[in-house]
Amino acid sequence: MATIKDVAKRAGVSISTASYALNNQPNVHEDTRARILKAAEELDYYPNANARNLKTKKTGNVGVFIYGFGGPIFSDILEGIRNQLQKHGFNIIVTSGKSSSVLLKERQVDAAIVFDNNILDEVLIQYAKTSPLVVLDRTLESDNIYHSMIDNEGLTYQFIKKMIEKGYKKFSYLSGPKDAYNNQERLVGFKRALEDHRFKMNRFLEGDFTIHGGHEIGLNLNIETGHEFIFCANDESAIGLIQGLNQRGIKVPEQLAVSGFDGIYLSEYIQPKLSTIEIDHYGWGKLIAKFIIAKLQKTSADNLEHPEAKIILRESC
Amino acid sequence: MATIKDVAKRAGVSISTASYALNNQPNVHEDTRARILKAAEELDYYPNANARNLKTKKTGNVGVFIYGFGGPIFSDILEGIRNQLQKHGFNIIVTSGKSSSVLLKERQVDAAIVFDNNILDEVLIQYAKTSPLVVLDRTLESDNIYHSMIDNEGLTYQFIKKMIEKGYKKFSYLSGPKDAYNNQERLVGFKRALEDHRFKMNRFLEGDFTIHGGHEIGLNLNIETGHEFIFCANDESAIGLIQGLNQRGIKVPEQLAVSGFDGIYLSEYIQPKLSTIEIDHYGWGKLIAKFIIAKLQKTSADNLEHPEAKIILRESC
DNA sequence: CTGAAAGCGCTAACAC
DNA sequence: GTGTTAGCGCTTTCAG
Repeated sequence: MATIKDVAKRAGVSISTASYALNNQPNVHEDTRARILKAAEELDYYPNANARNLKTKKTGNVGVFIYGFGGPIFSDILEGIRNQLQKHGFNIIVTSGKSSSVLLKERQVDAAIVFDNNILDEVLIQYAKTSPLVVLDRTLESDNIYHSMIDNEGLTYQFIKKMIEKGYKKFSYLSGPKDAYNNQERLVGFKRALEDHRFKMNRFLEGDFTIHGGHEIGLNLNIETGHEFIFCANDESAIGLIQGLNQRGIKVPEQLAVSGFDGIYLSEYIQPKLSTIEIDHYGWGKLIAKFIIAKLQKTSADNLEHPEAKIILRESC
Repeated sequence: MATIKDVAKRAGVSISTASYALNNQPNVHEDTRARILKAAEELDYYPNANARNLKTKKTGNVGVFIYGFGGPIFSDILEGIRNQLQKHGFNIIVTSGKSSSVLLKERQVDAAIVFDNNILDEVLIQYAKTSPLVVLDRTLESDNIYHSMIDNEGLTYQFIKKMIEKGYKKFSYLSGPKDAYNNQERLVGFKRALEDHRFKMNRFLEGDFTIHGGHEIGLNLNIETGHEFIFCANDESAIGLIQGLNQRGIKVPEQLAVSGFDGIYLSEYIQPKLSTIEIDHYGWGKLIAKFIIAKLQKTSADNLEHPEAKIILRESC
């Protein structure tokens, strides 16, 4: 690998001049610059990131730490983040599992976005001592730690309210994993809406946010009399539920009404089309990235807001 | 941020001794080691990755470069890779878009796995001059570049052969993007199987690998007489196609038979259940990671093989 | 406009 | 077992 030293030698200049030229600094004679650039080209020179980072204490990388690579919502958020970072010359680095804590501790990224329960609070707090951090999956009060979360509670409340107005009388909840932040908040909104309107929860179905989990339930659920509405804590479980119901010939929404949460791509392509609370995940990613870039560039950052969301009534309820 | 110097001072030893202790080297008195570790703990010391990497010329990171964060198959491959790398203490770094070329050029990863058409051959060749590289989406002959690809052609051939045996007479192809490697090879296998059995392609439908694309076609396709079978170049387009057909009340497979490719999770949850060629994506990821680890550790690496695959006949054909 | 030189934090000979 | 020191490749004062 050619180093800056090789380039300097080949161009017949000192290392520092080579560095200036390579970094587009002014104060280098155009002829000199041209010679240096040519030498670099010929040698296939590319700066060593470690040396640069060591010196400048910056990496140009922004890390996104997620609990798994699967799932339709991450992909949209990630694309939004990527798109925005790219515009401003930052690299996006996505990782998961043990690597996350390592990269965080080693500060291989200048800023971090976290959506992974498994990363310890202390790792985050430690990281935030020097670099900005946005968390999407927990509340963690500390300097330099910022939050951006879906208004799970409020949106669910609004949705349930609409369903009450629509005339449903029996309200059930198909949950996600108990420890999932999103699930917990959605449940709170659900309960509060019922209470405020003098209803009580009909039944609580334990799910896991997956199509598979919803499907199992759909296959085995006993259908009650009275028009029941099941609020699913996310789209995937709702989709699974509907598929299970379909297989048994149970009509949605006539015999049982269903809704989801997230507004994933697939929700439009099932039958009946899923009613849901659509989150603008791509826009959310951009929002977060914008905020981070502002922090990194020390321009005054706006406040981080909720991602945009809207209630989409289609066919399933 | 505390440096090794701070730790050494606090423990009352020299920098090198601190380094030895921190890196679990032998030849350090247990008492000394304990003192150093304690000092490190108290100072929240964590080694500076850039300094270490600069010196050792290693990063401990393996990069995966993909063309987009979406899609059900990447998530499985990535999980497989992550799982395997994690076992051996390597970090996984996933990125996409412009960042990919940057990380590659700056050698921020010790090895790379590439599934992104947009990355230029020359960038890869340059990278492979010093580090092992596995490509999943192109053939590129060069030292230190290894390939692992789905046996698209052979598997498609086998599948079509089965369908011929089953008695179908009209064979159509719903394609992916024209420039997608996977699509091209599958088409070759499809055509070859027909030729070998004296059939010709009934019609060629232009798709794009998405549910949406398939759905549009399903909504508008004119249904021909004679029992037609449509081989879709991937599951997502097959799923979209079926949903479109369902909406029009066209019976699959009775009026039109359909199959997919990939064996994604969703394929089991639609109606009718999708027949497909199932690729073990998770296992594929592990396979690739294993190979890379062997290369990195200079243990003799086995050859990289095709991922495992099997034909799954369910209900759609 | 260009060069000399210090030093980022760490590892690893090499001495003792 | 422990300390001294060179140096990885780069940026950035500071001189000239």
